[in-house]
This record gives sequence, C-alpha cells and structure tokens, in this order.
Amino acid sequence: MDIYDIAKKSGYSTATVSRVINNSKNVSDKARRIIEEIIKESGYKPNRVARSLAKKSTQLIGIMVPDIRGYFESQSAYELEKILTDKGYTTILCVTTDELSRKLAYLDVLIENQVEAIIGVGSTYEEDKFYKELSELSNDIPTALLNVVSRDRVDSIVNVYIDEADAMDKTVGLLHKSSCKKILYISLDTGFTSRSYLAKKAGFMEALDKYYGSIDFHEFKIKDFDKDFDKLIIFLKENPTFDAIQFELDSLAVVAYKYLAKEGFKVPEDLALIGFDNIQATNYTNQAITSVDQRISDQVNIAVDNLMKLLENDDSANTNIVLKAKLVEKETTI
Amino acid sequence: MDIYDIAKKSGYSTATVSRVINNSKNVSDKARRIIEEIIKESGYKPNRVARSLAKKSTQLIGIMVPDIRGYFESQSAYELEKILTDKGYTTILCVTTDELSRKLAYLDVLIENQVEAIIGVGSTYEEDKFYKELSELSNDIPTALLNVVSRDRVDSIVNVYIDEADAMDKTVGLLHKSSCKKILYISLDTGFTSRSYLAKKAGFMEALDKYYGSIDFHEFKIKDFDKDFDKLIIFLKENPTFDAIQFELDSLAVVAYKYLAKEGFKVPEDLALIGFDNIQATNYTNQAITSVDQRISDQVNIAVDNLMKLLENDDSANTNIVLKAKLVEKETTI
DNA sequence: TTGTATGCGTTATCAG
DNA sequence: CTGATAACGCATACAA
Repeated sequence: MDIYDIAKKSGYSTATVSRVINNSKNVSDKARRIIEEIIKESGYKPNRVARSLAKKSTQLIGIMVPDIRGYFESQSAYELEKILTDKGYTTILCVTTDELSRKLAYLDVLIENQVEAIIGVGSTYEEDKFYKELSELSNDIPTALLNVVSRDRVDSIVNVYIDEADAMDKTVGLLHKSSCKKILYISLDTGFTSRSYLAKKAGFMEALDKYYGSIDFHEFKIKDFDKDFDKLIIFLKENPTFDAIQFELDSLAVVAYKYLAKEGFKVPEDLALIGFDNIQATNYTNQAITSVDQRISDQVNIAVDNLMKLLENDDSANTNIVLKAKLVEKETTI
Repeated sequence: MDIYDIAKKSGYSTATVSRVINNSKNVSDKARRIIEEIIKESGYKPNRVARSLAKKSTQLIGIMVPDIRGYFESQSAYELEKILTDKGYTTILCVTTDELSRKLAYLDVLIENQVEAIIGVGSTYEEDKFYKELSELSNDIPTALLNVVSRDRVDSIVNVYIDEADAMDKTVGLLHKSSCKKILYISLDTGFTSRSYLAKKAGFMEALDKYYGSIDFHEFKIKDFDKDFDKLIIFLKENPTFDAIQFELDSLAVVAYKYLAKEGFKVPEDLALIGFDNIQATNYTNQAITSVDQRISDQVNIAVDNLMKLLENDDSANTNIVLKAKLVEKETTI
C-alpha cells in the first residue's frame, strides 16, 4: 500500500495525493475529499523513509545519555521527548555509557540516520576528544548539551548548565546562617575529574571564603560504597568539630544518611546535611535531605528553544546559557 | 558526499562501492583496498535512509514506555537499548503516557518510520483498545511486551511477565514463617484496575488461604499521597492486630515507612513490611525494605530472544513467558 | 488545479 | 569480478 495505490484508486495522480498528504494549498476540495476518504478507508500510512529521502529531512533528533537510569538523565529524556514530539520530531535514544568509543560509535549511528539535531545530556560529553568531534559535527548538525560546559566552547553548540558556584554559595550561606562552624565536603571518586566536580568544589571553596573569611576546606572522597562510608563514620567521630556536610551528589547523601542515623548523629542539630540534585530518594530517607534542584525542566526548554533557532538559522540563538539552581530546604538543615 | 563521489574517485562503479560497504564477497582485494581507503580519508558515512528504502529494511526498533522516569521502565529501556544496539538495531524511544490517544499516535509514528519491531514496557499496554490495535499490527510488525499479559493473548506478540501469584506466595510465606498473624494489603488507587493489580491481589489472597487456612483479607487503598498515609496511621492504631503489611508497590512502601517510623511503630518486630519492585529507594529508608525483584534483565533478554525469532520467522519462538520473581529479604522482615 | 517526469542515495538484478 | 540500470516510495519542479 503506497502512494501509487491511492493514486490509482482515487483517479488522481501521485502528485495530487502527495499534495493532500502534505496539506498543500493547491488542491481542489473535491480531490482532497476523495483522496482523504480513500486514505482513511485503506489505512494507508505514508512511508517516512521515502519521504525523508525525497525531502532530505528526517524529522529525527538524537538524544544521547550515558545512562538512562540516572535521575538527571531520565528526567531530561522525559522532558525532551515530550517537547520534541510536540514539535513533530521523532527521537532516537542512545545510551552511550561513558566510554569514548561507544560515544563516537553512536555519533556515527546518528549521522547515518540523518538526524537533524543532537542533544546530549550529562557532563560525560565534555570529554575533550568527544567534544572536539562534536564541535566539528555541529557545523552540519545543530547540537545542544545539557549540564555541559566545555573549556573551548563552540558557537554551534547550545550549552545549558547550572551555575554550580552560585548553588554552593546558597548552600554554604544556609549552613553559615544556621551557625554551622565547620563543613566537610564529600565527593565521589570516579577516577576522573569532571568539570562539574571541579566547579562545585571551587564554588564551595569560594563560598567558604565569602561566609567564613577563610578557606578551611576538607574533602572526604567516596570510592568504594561498601567500605568508605564506614571510614567516614570513623573520620567524623575522630573529628567531631565538623557540624555540617556538603555532598557533591545526592546519591552519596542518601547512603551516608543511613550510616549517620545508625550511629546516632543528631541531624541537623549536630550535623547538618546538604546534597545535590534533589533526587526523589532524598525524600525517602528518615529525614528528607536538603538539596539543590537543577531545574531540569527549565534547562530542557531553554536548550530546545535555542536548538530550534539553530535549526532555523536564527541568529538570535543563545549558545551559552547558565541557570541559577534552586536550594530546596528540607529536614537535614535548620 | 555520497556513493557516487566515492565511485568517481576510486574509478569503480557505485555497484562495487556498495559491495565494499556491505562486505559483499564478490569484490577483488584490490578494489576493496582502494575503495576502503577513499572512504576512510573522505569521511564518507552511508545514508541509512536511502539504504533503508532500497533494502526495505530500516534496522529500527521502537520502544514504548508510559514514563521513562519509573524504575521498571528506565531499567528496561537501559537493558533493551544495550542488547538491541549490540544486535545492530537503532532504537526509537516513545514516552507514550497512559493516554490511549497518545499511545495510538505513537504507534503511527513507529509504523511510518518503518520500524521492524515494537517493544512495549508496562501494563498500560494491556488496555483493551490499545492491545487490540497492537494485535492486528503485530501480524506485520513483530511485537514484544514486558510485564504485560492480556486476556486475549495473541501468538504474534511476545508476552513476558512475572508470576505475581508465585511472588505473593513467597512474601506471605515469609511473613507466615515469621509468625505474623494478620497482614494488611496496601494498594495504589489509580482510578483503573490493571491486570497486575488484580493478579497480585488474587495471589495474595490465595497465599493467605494456603498459609493461614482462611482468607482474612483487608485492603487499604492509597489515593492521595498527602492525606491517605495519615489515615493509614490512624487505621493501624485503631487496628493494632495487624502485624504485617504487604504493599502492592515499593513507591507506596517507601513513603509509608517514614510515617510508620515517625509514629514509633517497631519494624519488623511489631510490624513487618514487604514491598514490590525492589526499587533503589527501598535501600535508602532507615531500614531497607524487603521487596520483590522482577528480574528485569532476564525479562528483557528473554523478550528480545523471542522477538528475534519472530523476526526470523523461527517457529520455536515462545510468545508467552512467565518468570518467577525473586524475594529480596532486607530489614523490614524477620 | 492537476499530471508528468525526475531526483533523493542506496541496493540489487542482470549482463558482460 | 565489475558495471549499467532499474527499483525503493515519495516530493516537487515544470508543464499543461
């Protein structure tokens, strides 16, 4: 069942059928009525592959995430898919992992499938080699990245990300206001240092300086989830002057919370806690954990808006957008 | 840059170039060497749209989920994407919501994009009208559904799901062994009754009969998360004979846990708790919640295996696969 | 307003 | 082993 069949049955040519399908203006009401009727009763569905080839336009957009199971990624993918679908696009999902080779391989897949734009979610796409590849590609295919900001920024890539320094200013400010004296910084040791890791840490130190007048910085790294939290407890007992913890990530905070609660630490009186990401699980710990909301929905909307401008060669496209995060105070801070 | 350019530069015809690209046997080593060299240095990437049209095969598979943010959905999508990519397919992601009209609309999108198979994740696809549509479609496009089992099953759709009755037998069995006397069943009131809801409930009742010799069934429904948990607490205080709760879903259990803990219920001594799904958050509550693992990875692998058989017209394809769930004992049961 | 004919980039058939 | 050429299903200039 193709356009020729419809043409034959209707008595019109394929050209007219095509015009009807594409809502072209230059079709008589009569022709439109007849053809639409036949299309409906025959259940004909246009072949987008053929259409894409003919129009040199696929209406396909590729979404890349390192791991769709994460909070930021799945939430972003959800919002992206919704908004892009409303705009008439179909989305190809790529779960690239953090491996360079796989990320590059997926880029090929997207190119070969003639996607009209690419959207990457997560700081893994900041990686130099990959970003360089993406930069070149972005001259042909409009690209947007969420939660990514590269050192060598490119005007052909829409970068949207959170102002980590500002976020840390807010969290440290809150702890300071609550009379906390000494804050421990707990981070995840992934083996490589991402920009977001550095930005948060730098912002945290700046904030220390601003609110406390000095940079009394102490970092505790978690590498092995099975062992390092026990070590953390020991560390905190040996260093009871710490009365607050800023976590790099909620995924660390939710686990740490259980260890702390079990050991009888009084939260937030003796020990205030602040996470980062505002994942769901922060609401399921015994006390809901204060955290930083990255405004994913806003990030997505802004990214797509500007990506669309890039697609339309609209010069007003903004390619470097920084958003202020939102501090969400819950039960682990005063 | 297309196959003609490569042909021209290499001195061979497009036919030979195409053969090289597709690793055809009938090409001289010399031709292959020359052409591959030119392809590499020119950075040529084949156009899959054109190829799909010519081959009448897109290597595209559509994945439908009601909401990619859920645990079961995102975990399934992750596994599916991984395994399908390894097999050379590209995946189109559809976040359909539960709305019938959107589900049907997405079906059209997939058809128009000429996907070679469709995989749906979640019991929303059991809905009669949608399932009927899918049944017809499945004659043309092989289909697999995860966590779905329809009343009017069709041989052209691979159904993979968990044996809820068996799962409930395991959980009630555990509670019985732990000397629990009276179990409350807590479910989510979504407005419509899904098969999985009924299956769990029926299985629960069967198990009551088996272990306790009678069906002393009490159900507490949660509709409004803001109010109904308070009501639950009141209910439990007025009915202190309940010494265990079986939740239909972990998403209910993790929230309930906090209310119970706050009210001083001793878990598991006075009140044992068991959830369903084994979502991550069950490990972040103060006591990790005992739950039922649906073996998503296994479901995915089996579904894809049989879907592939359907694609190859292999008669040995199994279209109705029931898996036994795994009880994961944690801290809310003895 | 409608139809004819050609092109989109690739594959595949059939000769050579 | 290689090349010319006709599909694949649709869109669109150009003609009528």
